[in-house]
Amino acid sequence: MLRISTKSVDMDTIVSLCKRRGYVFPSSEIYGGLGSAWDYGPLGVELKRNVREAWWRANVQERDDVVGLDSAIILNPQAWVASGHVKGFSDPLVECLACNQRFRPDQVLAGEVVRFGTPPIVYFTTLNAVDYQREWARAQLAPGADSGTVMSASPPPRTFQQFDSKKLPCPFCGAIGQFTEPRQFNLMFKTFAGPVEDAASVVYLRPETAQGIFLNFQNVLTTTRRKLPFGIAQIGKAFRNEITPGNFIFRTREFEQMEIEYFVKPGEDEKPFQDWLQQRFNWYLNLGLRKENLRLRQHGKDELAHYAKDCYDVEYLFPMGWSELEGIANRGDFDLKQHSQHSGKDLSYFDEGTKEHFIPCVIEPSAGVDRSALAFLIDAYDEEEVKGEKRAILRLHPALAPIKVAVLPLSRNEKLVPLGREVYSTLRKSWMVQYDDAQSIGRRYRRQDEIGTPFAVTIDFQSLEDNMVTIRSRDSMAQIRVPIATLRGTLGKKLAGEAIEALPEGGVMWKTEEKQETAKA
RNA sequence: GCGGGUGUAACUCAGCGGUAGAGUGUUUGCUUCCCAAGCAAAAGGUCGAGGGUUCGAAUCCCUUCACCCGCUCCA
Repeated sequence: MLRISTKSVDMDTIVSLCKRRGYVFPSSEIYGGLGSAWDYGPLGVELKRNVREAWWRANVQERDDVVGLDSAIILNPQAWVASGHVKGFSDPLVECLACNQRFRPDQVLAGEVVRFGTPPIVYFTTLNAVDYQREWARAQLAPGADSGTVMSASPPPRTFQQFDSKKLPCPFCGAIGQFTEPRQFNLMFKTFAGPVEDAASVVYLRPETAQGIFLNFQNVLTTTRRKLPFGIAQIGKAFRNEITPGNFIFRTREFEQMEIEYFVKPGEDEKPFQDWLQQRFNWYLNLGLRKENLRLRQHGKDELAHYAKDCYDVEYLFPMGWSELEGIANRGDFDLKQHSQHSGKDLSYFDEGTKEHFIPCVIEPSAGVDRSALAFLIDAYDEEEVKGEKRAILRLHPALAPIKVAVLPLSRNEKLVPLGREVYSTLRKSWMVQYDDAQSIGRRYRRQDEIGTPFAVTIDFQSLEDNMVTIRSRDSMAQIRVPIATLRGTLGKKLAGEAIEALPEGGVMWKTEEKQETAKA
């Protein structure tokens, strides 16, 4: 794809364009808005639909080892107890009153923090559970040995100390005794199922779509007769009471996820994990994100959840810096094990070959629809100089562009309109197409450039005589002239990536400059 | 939640005690009109909201809401 300039764009430019052209509106705007909520307009809804479809196509339709699912947003609350979200998806935070910085107590203390009750009393220990286990195991080995097998039961319980806000120094400004008491932030939206608002009817809006997949593991297994390895894919809304939402649609409290849980036999996780990393990274590249704006970053040990074996983020260079589009985690057998324990149901897999039962391990590529859409918009945005005027273009991949083709009669002349309408109604059967006959042709090209429409079909007076129309490329502004009979097929090829210069039977190059000079002479 | 900043037309902004403005965009008409064209016209604002001071408030004061930047978290 042709790239004339590669200058970066700031978020305000994108927000403004989105509002002005109907991609994204501030939610509840006539009531003064609602923090961090955004509505997708006529173009935005198409873009998101295209992102979802591209994802579904690559991860479900074109694979024979992944099937889809659409689980409920509201699950049995026990699901969130088992997943750890009820306890763990909340963070006690302390704030330094001297410098107004906020910390998690474990960052102040460099250890693991456990909290109880509301308000929470925070306890900490200098070692987290995994390190503790490891340290303990090492202590059991013969003196001087680096490795070996420890034949013993579990280590003794760790000792915890209570967090004391009055004695600890602030890691940022060093002030002592300036911390607030730990405050609980529960990131799950809580509501009530049924008309009575009591404790027994509390339910949560899902903070991720993944758990709905784990809950249906056995259902999918038995109904589809799948064998490991296989995956379940799901797209849907999720809700998190983020402490700090922001950066436009990057972090919102209501957002949409595209998640896969890929189940593998324990010990056979490494290759599929590496495969998923590559495939997910390439998915973004194939849809047009520039390579220099995309990277794969491995999580440090301190970033990993205690059960996770490995995790990479696909990151994009947003205006506010490198930020996560997707997390791909090698999660071990934690999830199914948790649900098996809490539900009392057997979630193991029976391997016909080896005649053994085991809990499958899970690889989880988890992407954000809204974030992807934002990255595609930002990466596609371009400005160039055309005859001293600024041309703003969204160089969106044709698969993502909300409108594929614009039909533009040269003017609103009564002779041109019927043919324009006819072409429009024919093409609409294949794609999202826009018809526009208002104002000058140049202005309409620019309008389509700005919303990312890859091709414009122009009907002129000559079309009435020779039954040919021009196709104009958004990226190069080059034009060809083709018989109307071949229009649909030709556009199909162009949208699939064929060069604009490739001509169908009876087609010709259309030379704007010569024509203009002729007209002037 | 805390600190700092900003709210005026669809967008970008000016005005900062005395009749609400500009550019862009949008709409309509005319022109056989191919790259933000020309000419003519029009629509569009309870100046974020509420209260106060004042003869008079977009402008000064208070409150509130939203947004932006930072801190934490994450798709």
